[in-house]
Amino acid sequence: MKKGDHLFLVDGSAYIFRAYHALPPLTRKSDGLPVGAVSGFCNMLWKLVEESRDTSVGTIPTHFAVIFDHSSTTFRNALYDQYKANRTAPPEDLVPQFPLIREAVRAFDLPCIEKQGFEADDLIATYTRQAVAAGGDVTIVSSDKDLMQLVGPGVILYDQMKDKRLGPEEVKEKFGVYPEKMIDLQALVGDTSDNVPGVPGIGPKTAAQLLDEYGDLEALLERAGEIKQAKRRENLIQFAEQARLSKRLVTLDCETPLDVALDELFLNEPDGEKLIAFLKAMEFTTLTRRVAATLAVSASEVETATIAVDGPARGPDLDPPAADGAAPLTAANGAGGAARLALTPAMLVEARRAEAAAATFDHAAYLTIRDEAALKAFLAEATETGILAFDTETDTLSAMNGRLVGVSLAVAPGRAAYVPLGHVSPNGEADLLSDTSLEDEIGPQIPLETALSAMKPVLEDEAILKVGQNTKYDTLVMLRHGIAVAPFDDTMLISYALDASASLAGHGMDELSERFLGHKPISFKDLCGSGRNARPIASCEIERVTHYAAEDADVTLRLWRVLKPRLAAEGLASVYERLEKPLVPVLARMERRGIMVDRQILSRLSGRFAQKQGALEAEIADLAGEEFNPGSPKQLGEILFGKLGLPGGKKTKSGQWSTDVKVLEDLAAEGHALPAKIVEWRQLTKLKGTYTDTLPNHMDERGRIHTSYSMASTTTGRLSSSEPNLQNIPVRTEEGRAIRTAFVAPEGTRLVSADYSQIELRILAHIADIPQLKQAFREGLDIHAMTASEMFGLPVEGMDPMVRRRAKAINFGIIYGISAFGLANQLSIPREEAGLYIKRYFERFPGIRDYMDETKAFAKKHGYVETLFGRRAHYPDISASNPSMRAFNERAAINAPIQGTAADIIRRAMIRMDDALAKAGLAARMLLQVHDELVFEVPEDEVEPTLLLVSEVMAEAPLPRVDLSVPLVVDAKAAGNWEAAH
DNA sequence: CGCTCCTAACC
DNA sequence: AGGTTAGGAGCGA
Repeated sequence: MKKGDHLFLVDGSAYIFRAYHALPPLTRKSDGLPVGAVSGFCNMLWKLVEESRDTSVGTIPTHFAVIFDHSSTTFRNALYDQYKANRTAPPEDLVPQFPLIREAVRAFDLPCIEKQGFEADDLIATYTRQAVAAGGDVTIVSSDKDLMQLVGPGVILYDQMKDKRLGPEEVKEKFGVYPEKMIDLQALVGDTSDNVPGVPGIGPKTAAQLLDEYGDLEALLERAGEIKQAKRRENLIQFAEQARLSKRLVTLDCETPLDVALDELFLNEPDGEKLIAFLKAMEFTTLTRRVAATLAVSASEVETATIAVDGPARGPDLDPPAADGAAPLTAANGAGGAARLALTPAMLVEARRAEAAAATFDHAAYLTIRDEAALKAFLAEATETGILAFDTETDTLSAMNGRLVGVSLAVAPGRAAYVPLGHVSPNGEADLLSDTSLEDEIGPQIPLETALSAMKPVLEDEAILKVGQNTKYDTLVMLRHGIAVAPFDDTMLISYALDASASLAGHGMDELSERFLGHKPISFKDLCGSGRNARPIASCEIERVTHYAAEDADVTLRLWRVLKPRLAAEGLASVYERLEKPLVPVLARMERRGIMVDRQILSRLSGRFAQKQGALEAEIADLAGEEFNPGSPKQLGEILFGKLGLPGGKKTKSGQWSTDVKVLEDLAAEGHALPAKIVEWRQLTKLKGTYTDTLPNHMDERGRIHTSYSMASTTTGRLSSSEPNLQNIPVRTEEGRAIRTAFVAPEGTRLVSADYSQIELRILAHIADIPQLKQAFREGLDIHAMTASEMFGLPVEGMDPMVRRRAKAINFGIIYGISAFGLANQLSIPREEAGLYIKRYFERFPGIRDYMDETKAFAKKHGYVETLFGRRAHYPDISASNPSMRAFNERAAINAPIQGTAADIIRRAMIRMDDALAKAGLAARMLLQVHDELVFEVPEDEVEPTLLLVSEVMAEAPLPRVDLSVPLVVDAKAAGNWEAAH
């Protein structure tokens, strides 16, 4: 080893576990030997070898070794008997793969290094030190933080999976300290997976900050008494020895005696024949092909190696299939007969409930459809039954980007099928296979276009009802493939219309199935894993996907049979038919369009925010007299109320100091400088972190952002928006509003924003029938000023803004089901004073109190409340014996009809909008909904008529079902960006 | 990595 | 104080 040489050290043990978890667990050789981890390991190693042969990258290794852990007991156990004591044994099917993996390394002609009593990390440390001493460079292939302490001049860590190289700066960025201090940081933080204790209550952030301040661990422990935060100081004193022990545990030994000298790690040109012989023996066909191509060896001429394995290899688990003789349920058995006897909606509901209770599921009966003829035959059954449950499987969870992997169909209970369309090799290398070999591997699939043309006439057939669960998702996917699914029913929305409050547990299919069918379907997690072990559905075994996906269609169809009749029986058919179902295609179109965002504006704002943030951090540290993380409420609370001893400390539920805006602003109002700076810092951090930094990640190639609306996640009928949430884009502060300027109209168009003015107060005035409020709205007065005038007997002319502000807070409080506690908190006044305001309000507007009492009584009697359009919100806990729980439910029940009626009104407007625009010959496109606001993209030359039409549709949305006794006023404006249009 | 807590953005 | 979604800190497996 000499200057200019480059040593690659592969952390083999970590590699094994990554390979094992990255791949499907069931990969086996034809003789039943589990080889998933071997396969993953070889793929990763080959990729690394290939990369390191690529001269364009510039780090060509001259030396190379793969290092493994050898035994579980090391010198560290002598220091601390609990070291790695909580490690669990490796998975059963991984154990026989260890010797094979060592064999693989030898097949690659690479040194395979391990040593009794030492961890791989220590060997890596020793080779690294020697290589650096000899003037060479080192790349450690690992992402283990335990190895970061080795990073330094000439030494980097390479995370192959993420293709990231970590030098000192990257370590600093990741952990807040340079590599030299990593050991001290680890000693403080500890490591639960290795059972290194560290110091309680100290996480990476705090540790980095302490080390920054005190220099190193020893200095910190010696001066621990100076630390201001009591708990932290005590912990550092009490656990000082534990920290020192932890340090010894995490410090790598770079003096390990080596059996193989550094110079012996010299890298040879791989022996193609040896490697291919091994790969063929393991039946890694794809990798064999790739290696053969790269090394210019003819794979067919190489003989398969005989692999001697020094360990027991488990045979395949071939349990005989269960033969319980359960017949698949069909529409004919039981259900049909019962339905024919149902003379009333209630009887039908009961019959279907009984049918569901008796349902059994037979996964083996589900079909996998792999050719066009079978697909057409199955679809023909739908023509007979008139109903088709369908569900799409895609490779990401977003309907906008997901690629179609398969479609499942059901035509009657138990009669379901899965149509694979975009499956790939379970080994994840399908892109390198030709179509024919993919077919050899996973079986035939109908070409996507063929399947789509076969399904299109059925999915669009007016005589066949398509049933889905969250159909917005599936219709959006199909819309992207040129199919407009109609007519349809949606079991999620039926469930939501029946009882929206279940949205807490969710209207997801799995929950509905358990609730209404008493059946727990195969979960997506069961099929594809989760977290680190998650893999795309497209590379799951097709037979298993059939069980999962066909079951989904089957469950959906059965749920529909149970739930649909309940709509009529419970008087909720019109809510579902008029407020839920028609909104589905409207939202699908809005999501698909997306809104244009100017990346440059966001990036400029990010820069500006970062600058201000930096300056504020300096001031904050200065005012606090120490460095701390202003983003940690825990640390902040200790500084404000502990160290500085400021008054007005409130505690949160869990006993921590509360530091929310309210608290900080109250402190700032008393002239304290630090809280004011924190408020400012928090605001900037929020704007930057949640908006200007993040929104660009959601932009598509055309510069548009597509949110996803949820129709079933609120208890009141409102929509919600996520990924990203475009219903909480800042508007309150000037800096926040700047973010809205990034939402723009493309060339030749304008954005129109139209919002309802005071819609909830208007609804309250109508429902509670308050003469003064209704009169004020009819006359177009300032409603809050009028309220203040009414309450305090003051003229509206020349009113003190503070008085109006109070009245406004009360008006909002009323909508929220007011409490003296809440109003006092909102206005920062004593609770007694707030109570007096409320009393006065009720004296002047007695109808409000009546409305509240009647609503509570109704909710207690029925368990739910209703909007003006018949939507129900359920409050089963409204009679709870716990007073605060009861009061909470009462307030929610008072609010729900108001908020829910507003939600219904804008839904009606949205449902009518596209038709109204089309009829008027206007090209405007609805893009966003923000509860009481709609945003459109409008051709420049159609702005005027569009403003008029949009306002009219919105204002008349309650008609003809409800004729409000107050006018609905809509403010609409056009501009080049959302900020200016709002 | 997943969960809870706290905070903050919106209507 | 009614209805949401999202991000960071801290903790524990």
